[in-house]
Formats: sequence, C-alpha cells, structure tokens
Amino acid sequence: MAEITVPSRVTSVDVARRAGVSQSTVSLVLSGKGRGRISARTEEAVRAAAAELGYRPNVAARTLRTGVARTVGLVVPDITNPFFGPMLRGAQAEAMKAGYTVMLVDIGEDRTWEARSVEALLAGPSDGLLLFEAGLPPGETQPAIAIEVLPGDLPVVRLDVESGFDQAIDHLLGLGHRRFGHLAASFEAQTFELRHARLRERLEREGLAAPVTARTNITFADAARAGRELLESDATAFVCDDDMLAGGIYLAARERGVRIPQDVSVVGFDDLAFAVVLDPPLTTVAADAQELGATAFHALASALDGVPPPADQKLPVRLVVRGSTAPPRDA
Amino acid sequence: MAEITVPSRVTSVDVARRAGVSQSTVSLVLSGKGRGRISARTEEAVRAAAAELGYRPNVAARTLRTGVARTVGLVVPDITNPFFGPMLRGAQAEAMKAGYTVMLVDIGEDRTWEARSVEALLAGPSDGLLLFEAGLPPGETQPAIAIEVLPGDLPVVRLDVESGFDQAIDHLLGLGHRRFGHLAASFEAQTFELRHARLRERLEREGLAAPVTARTNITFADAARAGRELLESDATAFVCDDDMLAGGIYLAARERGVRIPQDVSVVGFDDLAFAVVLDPPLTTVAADAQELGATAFHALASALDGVPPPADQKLPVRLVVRGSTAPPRDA
DNA sequence: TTGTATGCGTTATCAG
DNA sequence: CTGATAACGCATACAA
Repeated sequence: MAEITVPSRVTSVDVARRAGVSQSTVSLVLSGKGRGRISARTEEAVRAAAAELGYRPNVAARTLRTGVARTVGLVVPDITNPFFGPMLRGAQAEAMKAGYTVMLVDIGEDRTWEARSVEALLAGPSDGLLLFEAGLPPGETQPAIAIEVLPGDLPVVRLDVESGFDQAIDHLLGLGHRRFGHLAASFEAQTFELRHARLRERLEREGLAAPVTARTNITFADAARAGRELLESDATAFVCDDDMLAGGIYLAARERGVRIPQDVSVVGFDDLAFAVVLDPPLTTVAADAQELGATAFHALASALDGVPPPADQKLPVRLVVRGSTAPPRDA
Repeated sequence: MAEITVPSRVTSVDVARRAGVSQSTVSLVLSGKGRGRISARTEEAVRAAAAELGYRPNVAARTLRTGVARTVGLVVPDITNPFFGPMLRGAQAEAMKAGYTVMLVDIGEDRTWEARSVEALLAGPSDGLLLFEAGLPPGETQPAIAIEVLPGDLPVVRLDVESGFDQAIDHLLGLGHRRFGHLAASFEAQTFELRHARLRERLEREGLAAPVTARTNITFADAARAGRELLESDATAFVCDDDMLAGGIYLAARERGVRIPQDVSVVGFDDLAFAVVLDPPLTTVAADAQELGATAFHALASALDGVPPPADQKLPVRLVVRGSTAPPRDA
C-alpha cells in the first residue's frame, strides 16, 4: 500500500498554539462569531497567526460538525450539449456569491438514477440538487429544484417553451407556411413532449395538418439522418427542439440540394453560440441558459434557507429571427 | 436564523442496532475490509440492515477520518467553450470507475474568480487538481496535473499541438499556399504561444513571409472582427487556434463575399462538434477532448496513489481534411 | 473576554 | 470473529 505524503495541513489548533489562545477562540474569530466578544488584540493575533501559517479550515470537519456542505449538485443529461456550459456558469456565479460551490455531474446518455455519479452526490457532499430534465429518485428526500420539467413534487424552474413555440409557429404562419415538420428530441423529457403537444394543438386550431415528425438523439449526425426523412415530406417549415437538431436539417438540406430558406424554413431552439455561424444564420428561440442556471440556484438557496421557493418559475424566451426563415416557395 | 429540516440521516450506528452488532462491525463489513474476518451470517445481517435502512456513509465523516475525499477538481478557463464538455466527460467517466468524483470549476473571464473558486477547491474538498492552461498558485502544494501547458513543475498532459500545426501547415503548403494568416487566441496561454512560434518557424524555414496575425477572444463575435482584419491582408491560408476562431473567419468572409475555400482556405483546431455543420465543413486538427480528460485524470490518480505520473504526456492529434481548404486561386 | 468540554459519523487499532 | 475505544478538525454550549 503506497504511502501518500499528505501536505500536512495546518489546523485551528496550530493557529491557536501560535497565537497563544485556545482553539475555540480561533474558531470564534475566524467564523466572525466573535463580534464584540473577542478583544481586538486577540482577534488581531489570531488573524496574524492564521495568515502566517496559511491556515485554511478543513471542509470535511466543518461539514461533519455543522451538517452543511455549502455545495450544491447540478445534474445534467449531457454536458456535451453547449447549452449546459453557460447554464453551469450562471449557477456557479450566483453560488459563489452566496458562498456555495457547484458540483457538476454529467449523467451522460445513461439516464437511470442508478448512475453512480448521482449516488455519489446523494451520499452527502451536497446540501441540495439542481436537476435538469429529471426528478428526484423515489424515496429521496433531499432539497432539490427541478429544471425544465413540468410542475410536480419539486419546485420547478423552466423556460417558457410554450411561448417559445408559439412565437416560432406564429412567425412561420405569418410567413405563409402551412405544412409543418417537427424535428424532435427522442430523449424522454417533459419539455420535449410539451413542445410537440403545443405544436400539434396549435396546428389543429389553425385547421392545418399535424406536423410530420421525426425523433432523434441530439447529435448532428443523428439529426441529419432524421432531417433527411423530414425533407422527404412536403413540409416547408421545420421546427426543431434544439439548435443542434436544426443543424441536422442544414446538413440534410445541403446534401440534397435543398436551400434554406428559399425551399424550406427552419427554426431552432436555445440559440446556442453556433447558431450565428450557420449559413444562413439560424432563426431560433433564444433561451438564456445562464439565467436559467442562476434562477435555479437561487431557488435552491432559498429552499436551503427554509424559505419555500416559487413552485413554478417560467423564464421568458424570445424568437430571434435570422436568415433561416422566409415565405414558402408556393406562397 | 432559519432552521433547516435536515433529512435525518441513517448512520452506521442505526445499521448496527438494527443488525444487532456493533458499529465497528458495520464499518468492517461495508468497507469490505471484513473479508474472512466477519462471519457470513453477520455480514448478511449487516448488509440487509443497511439496505433496509437505506444507509449511505457520510462522506464528510469519512473524509475527515481518512483524509481522503475521493474528489478531484477540474479547473477550466471557460466552460462555455464546447471543448470542455467532452473533456469533463472523459475525466468524469474515468474518475467514476476509480471511485472518484470530479468537481468542475469554471474560472470564467473574471480573474478575481480564479482566486475565489480555486480557493474553494484548495480548501480541501478535493484530493488533487486538474488544471487546464494553468499552473498551481504559488506556494500551493496540492497534487496537481497541468493540462495544455508546457512542461514545468507539474506533470503535464497536453495535445501534440506541434504536430497538429505541422500537419495543418503541410496540408496548406501542399495545396500551394504561400501567404499565411494566423487567427490566434488572445488568451495568455502557453499552448497558444507555442502554436504561433511553430507557425512562424516553419514559414521561415520555408523561406516564406511571417504570418499576418490577429489576436482575439474565443467568441464568434470577436473572432469575426479579427477575421475582417485578416481578410484585408493578401494571405490565402488561415490557421486558427480554435474552431470558434475559424467560425469568426467564416462570418467575416460571408460578410465580405469572400468564398471559402475558393478564395481563402481555413483550418481550425479541436474539431468541435459544430465543425461539420459549417458550410463548407471545416478542415481542422482534431483533438480528442475526452481522451485528454481521461488521461489527465489517470495521471492525477496515479500521483494520488504515490506513483509519479509521466512528466510530459503528449496526445496525438490529426488533421481532418474537409471542405474549407483548397489550392489558392493564384496557384 | 476566553477557555473547557463535547460530539458530528467514520475508520482503524487493539483487546477479547 | 467481534466489540470497545480513540482520533480526525471543527463549532458551540457552558463554565470561568
């Protein structure tokens, strides 16, 4: 068994010794709870000693003692999707301000709660969870916020996808499109079901045919495959659950010589960074991932403080019209 | 002070009571260290009790006791860059196999953050650090692996950017290009300096003019600005430090009616997912981010086990020729 | 104003 | 084969 040389850490006892006070005094001073109880001289001595020794409190000990880790877990289905980078940043920025640390867990394609990574989180390093497109495993009782799911047991923070889809459909309808396609995520998630339902209903209300639909994983290659299918239909307008899916249509269209937006229009969702560099630039429903992360963190922090967060927070979303939409050829 | 209802956790004492054994026996069984010392009957009873109670060891207590957190920190400069998603996944996947958890910290643009978030990590929740394009703060003595930097104090894992640039330059030279441009990252990092040096030297050796160079942040908008500059030169071949920068050239080229690859050729770096959906698809130096993350984790794990990892690991990289490169017009 | 004592849940050493 | 028991480093009730 190899012996690791652990950088022998400085403890509060060392600081106490150095400052010539007791360990509890050190704790009092450094936690700020000595306000007015500790003499200025002592306080000064303690701080000096701590600084000289390079003291840093042991998180494990503090957590054990207080039962609070000041860490929240952020669970995402696929960190590979560029949506999550900004989302993490939003959550992390707010968390840091509040003295929290965010632990990102990517459960990958493997959506089962058995995923060991989540087990690890549940084991206790985190005070609460931010769950993207997921709920808490049955029986779990941790404070948690669900992101991008329909209201349920947990407080929810989500994008106003209904409005987003409405805006997209209105735009396309306004342009004169009558035959729609939906490039949907095959991923089982409420937000995607919601989007599909919204589109169907809306089309029905307009007296139009149901959308041709293809489902696919959220990767360019798979989306291109699905896009080829869709392009065989006579639909002229395609709504996509995600910008990456829209990218798939671009790929399929290029292959088949179908021109965007002259021959078909396409609308994405999320406004991922690469949307602008597509040719033509993608018309898409812009979602503020950073804001989503920040809001979710705040909800959790609030719950952790004993203040019940709003049960259902909807973040606005807005259609950004760029170059991938135009009137249909036959209009 | 709001009182939080902590989901009263099941401890090993509860399990012991339930199984009718002592707490230490529970620990022995569950840690697997009772191999052959604990009777099968007792072991069974303990496991049953633990399962029924839904026992999960308290990580803070274990960490405090053992001094080992089984967590490593991964520090990246900008999680918003799609390179890091796969890298995190690679590190996390390997970490999980080894019973570790990865804590991702995005230091973002903000320099002051660097101190703060890294502080949080240094405070102890992690056993070691994976540092992308960064070194350890002076005076720090944690086990750490540096990623994408030149060999120095820390063990290093990096992409073979020299070879990558060579491949790109060879390809362009072979196509007949003689006037080069370099769209470089303004971010101060050794890997970027190395790339620039490599290009200069190589061009010099070929008796060609030094590359026109523009430096920019790694965002499409900024890169487009820099791209406009570059397109005013008479260079016909552009090498970029990152695919996102290449995207900036696409944007600038589209604006000015410059055609890729007929008028100018461009080569990216990384092979980010969106490279294939660009029009034309981007010729780029493919780096395996996932592998990079995995390798870095292994190096750290090795260090943590007391066996010194290789001082300098270079991961191969290979040029993927797609549609953005062609002979120059004047060839 | 400061010090003493205690316990958080584990692991690990040692007796029995 | 199993059970006491002692830390790990910190925060805090209480004593001085």
